[in-house]
Amino acid sequence: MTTNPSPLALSNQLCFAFYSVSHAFSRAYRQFLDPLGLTYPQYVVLLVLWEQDELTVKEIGDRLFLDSGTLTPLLKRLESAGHIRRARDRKDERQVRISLTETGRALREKAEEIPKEVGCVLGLPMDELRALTEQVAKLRGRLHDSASLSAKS
Amino acid sequence: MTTNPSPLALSNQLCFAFYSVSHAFSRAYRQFLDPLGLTYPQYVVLLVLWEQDELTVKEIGDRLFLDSGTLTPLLKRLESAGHIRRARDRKDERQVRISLTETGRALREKAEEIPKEVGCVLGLPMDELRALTEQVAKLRGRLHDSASLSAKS
DNA sequence: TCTATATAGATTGTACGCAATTGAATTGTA
DNA sequence: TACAATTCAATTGCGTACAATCTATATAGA
Repeated sequence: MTTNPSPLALSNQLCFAFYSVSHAFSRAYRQFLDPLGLTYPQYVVLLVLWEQDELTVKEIGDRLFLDSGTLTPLLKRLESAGHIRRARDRKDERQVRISLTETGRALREKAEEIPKEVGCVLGLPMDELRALTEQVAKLRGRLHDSASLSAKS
Repeated sequence: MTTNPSPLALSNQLCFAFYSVSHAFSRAYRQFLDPLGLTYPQYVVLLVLWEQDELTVKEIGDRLFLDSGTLTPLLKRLESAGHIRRARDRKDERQVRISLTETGRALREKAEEIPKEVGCVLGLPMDELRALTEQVAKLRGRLHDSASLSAKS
């Protein structure tokens, strides 16, 4: 599609570029995550928990833009793999608080090498990487804003 | 994650940015695709067929970086919705050739407005959009190359 | 020609994503 | 205090993604 000469609208091109690069990234991470028995979404959840433990499902969802329909089964898999624990919050029984197990915390060291390995493939200088990340995050923000606007009507 | 002050590796940041923006795009398109009864991947397949009809499943997969495991059921849904036909190629019975129906071709007009509507939300000048698209496509290329390298070993 | 290999697509099984709904717990308000 | 509205997580149902496997067909070499 990207090499197609016909006048396809640019936003289509950009959307497809993100759609396909995100799958390509997921495949690139897979070769490193498979040995750890993790999928990319599971890895991202662990990244969040390694930064801050004892988050609720909602708090994880807010950081990752995912809802309980996605997270509940994913977290159950991380739990049965022994990486996390799920427990109702005593103060507010509606919430489920997620905590890392020893195993889950230990996994961090093995996972630490992954972004470096993937980074090599990209072949972009640090500052370009940073600029690109910011630009993409800004776009995501605009899309979210417009979505919440149209949801209000 | 993007606002986290800790030294998370940049490639993780970039990967997550793509992961989340691609979902955000998919949601943005959904509000326009829902009335047409299409999902985003189905829409992309139709985009390809509107450019060039009578492609095989493999040719569609090459353009979209998808395999038959994804495409076969998706194409069956497009077929039962009346947008396409699937038929074995006479010359090579292994191949299945996909052709648009009248309905499928007619859908193009309705779909033509979508990228414009989404484009408004992005708020980026044309040339920046184009540059960003190219940069992302280049990254995807590198990821694919490294994937095929590591698959050879 | 006969057979080994390669290729195209379908199938199976697992894991997301997400809309819509449900049920339980909490909060706001009269 | 009652009770309606809200919030949180779980569940259900559908549609991707994709690895692994299978079947049918085509092609290349001996």
